Amino acid sequence: MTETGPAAEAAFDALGDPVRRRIMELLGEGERPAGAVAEILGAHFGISQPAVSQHLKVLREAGLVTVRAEGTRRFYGVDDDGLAAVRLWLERFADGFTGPLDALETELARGKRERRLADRPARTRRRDVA
Amino acid sequence: MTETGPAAEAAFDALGDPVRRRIMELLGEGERPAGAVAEILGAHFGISQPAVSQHLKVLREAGLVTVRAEGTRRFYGVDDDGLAAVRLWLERFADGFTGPLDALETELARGKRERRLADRPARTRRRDVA
DNA sequence: TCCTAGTATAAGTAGCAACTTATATTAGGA
DNA sequence: TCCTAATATAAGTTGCTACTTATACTAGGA
Repeated sequence: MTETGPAAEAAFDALGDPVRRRIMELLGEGERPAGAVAEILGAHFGISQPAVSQHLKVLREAGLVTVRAEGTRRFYGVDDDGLAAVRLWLERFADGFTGPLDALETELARGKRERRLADRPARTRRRDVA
Repeated sequence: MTETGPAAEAAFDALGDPVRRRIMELLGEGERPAGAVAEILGAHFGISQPAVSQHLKVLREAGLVTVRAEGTRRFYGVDDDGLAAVRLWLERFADGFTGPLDALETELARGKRERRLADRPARTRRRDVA
């Protein structure tokens, strides 16, 4: 039912920016407070603290990072949910993959196939964008 | 000091656009001539043939699609190389990953800061920085 | 050869997103 | 309480990029 969906869209949109990818790489090494991220990224890309804060917001809303408050500090870390959405999207290109429904159905018992095909529209995928 | 990939950078940049993601999804179903892609994407997003052609160019240069000429037609298909670069980038977030990139970023976090701060113009576009 | 189909490139424009500086918020210490 | 540190938000600016229309290329058929 997760039609490889909105989560992957948001995640790819967010990861389309090199600064945000850098932030993800950094957080991949471990949790860090926003200030440390700003300092490192600022040094690397020459951007300000607000700029980094705005990037962190985008990553947050894309489900790619988590935040944990501690005093006035906010510790950011990688959120596996967003990354999982990306991996799921990539799976469609794996060998033998023919469509989102097929992938779902393969995981389910084969007997349930007809029933599912009967009570839902044939091509759910097409509704991505207007 | 090589990043996990310039290839991954280009691929993520390319996949940051929803139209190009849709093209990838379409090609994931099988090879198609540029005209068919343009027709389907045009119907879906309301964009012109040149627009789609430009998107295909970006995907090509990112190593995400392959082209095969046949007469005046050009058949596009998914290129696994670009996708592999994306998967490789994602692997760093797998449990217990420690790779070559970690070293680079650790160094960045430490000493290189002052030097970069010193010779960087105030209003630099972040894309000129490596 | 000329014409047409299929596709790519040229050139120009508009909108958005990634910045900027300035300020608001919030938690904790003196 | 006031001050400071840490971070987020506000408001404004600018350059990139995704579009547009027009045109150039290229292969094959009449």
